Amino acid sequence: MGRSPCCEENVGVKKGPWTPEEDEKLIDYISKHGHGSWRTLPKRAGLNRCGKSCRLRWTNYLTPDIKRGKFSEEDERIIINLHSVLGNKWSKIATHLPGRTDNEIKNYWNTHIRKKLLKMGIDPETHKPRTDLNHLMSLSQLLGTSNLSSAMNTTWGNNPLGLQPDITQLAKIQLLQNLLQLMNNYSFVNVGNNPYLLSNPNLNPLFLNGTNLFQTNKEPHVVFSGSEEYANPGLYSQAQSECSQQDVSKSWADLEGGSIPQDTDYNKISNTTTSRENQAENPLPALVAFSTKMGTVNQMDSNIAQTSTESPSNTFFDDWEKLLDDETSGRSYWKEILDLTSTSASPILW
DNA sequence: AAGTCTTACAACCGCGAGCAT
DNA sequence: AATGCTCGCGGTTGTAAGACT
Repeated sequence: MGRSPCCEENVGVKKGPWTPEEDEKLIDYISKHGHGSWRTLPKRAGLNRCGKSCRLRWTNYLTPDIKRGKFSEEDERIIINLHSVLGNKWSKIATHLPGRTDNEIKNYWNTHIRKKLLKMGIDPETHKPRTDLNHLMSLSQLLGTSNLSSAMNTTWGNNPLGLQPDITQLAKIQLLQNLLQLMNNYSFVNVGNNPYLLSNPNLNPLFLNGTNLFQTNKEPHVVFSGSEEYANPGLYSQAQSECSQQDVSKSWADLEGGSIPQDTDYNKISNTTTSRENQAENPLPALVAFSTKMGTVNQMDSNIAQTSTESPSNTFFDDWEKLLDDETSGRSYWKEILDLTSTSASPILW
C-alpha cells in the first residue's frame, strides 16, 4: 500500500502548465497507441512529465469528446440536484454530464454555484437554509430597515431603499426558516446547558403566540422555484442508488417524514466526522457548521456542548439578545413573521 | 498607466481502493 | 495474508486574466 513512488522517482520532471508541443506529443501518442500504463507513458511518448500529470492532462483537457464552454442552466440544475444527493462525488456527478470532467464540475461548483447558493441563503454543503448568525443578522437588519422605511413612507413606491413588499416577506419567511433550523440544531446541543433558552419566552421566539413551533418534525428544505429541484425522480433515484452508503436514503427518509426520536444518544454523534456521515448515523436533520464571533464551530461537537462555559454559546446568546432587542424596542416583526407564515405558504420555501 | 485585488480554472498533491504477485 | 504498484478521486494551490482603485 502507501503512496505510489511514481513522481518521487522522476526527480526533475516538468511541472506546471502544458505547452502546445507537449499536448501534441501526448495526443499523438495516445491516438496511435492508447495510453496503456500511465506510469510508462511519458517515456514512451517522449515527454518529461510524470504519468499522473499526463493522465490528468488527457482526461481533463485533451480527451476528444470533452465539452468546453459555459455550463447551461440545465447543467447547473443537474449538478445541484446530484450534489444534494451525492455530495462531493464529482466523478459520479460527471457521469451524468457527458463531456464534462469531474475537475471542471468541481471548479464550477466552487467558483459559481457555491457562491450563488450562499447568496440565496442556502448552505451549499447541506442544501438547507443557512443558520449562521451573520446571515441571520443581515436578514434581521434588512427587515428592521424595511420596517423603518415603511413607517416613514406608507407607500412602497416611496421607499428610498427600493425594497419591495414581496422581497420583505420573503426575507421574513427566510429568517423564520433559518431560525427554526438553527433552533432545531442548537437545541439538542446546548439546551441542556442552557435551559434559559427554552424556558424564557423572550429568548425563544418559537414560543410566540403561545405556539411552540419547535415541535415541528418537518425539516425545512429548499425547493427551487421554477425548477425540478429535488423533483426529478429518475435522476434522483439513479443517483441515490449510486451512492454506496446508507446515508442518503436514510437522511432522505428522515427528511420526508421522520420525526426526532426522544431517546437519541447524542454522545454517539460527536464521534462522527462530517455532516454527511453525521446524517448517516444521526436520525436528526442534517447538521450545519455555523459561525459565531468566536469562529466556526460544529454544532455536533459535544465538547463545545458540554465543556464550553463561555464563548460560542455565550456569544450565541449575546447575539440572540441583540437580535431580540428589537422586540422590546417596538419593532415586533417576529409576530409579523409568524402571522405571515400561518396565513400563506411560500412557493419557494418549505 | 500602474498597482492591487478578485476570479476562474488548470494542475498538483496525497490518500485510498483495487489488483497482481 | 502481506506487499507493491497503478489508478482514480477529492482537496488544495498556483497563476493568468480581468476588474477595480
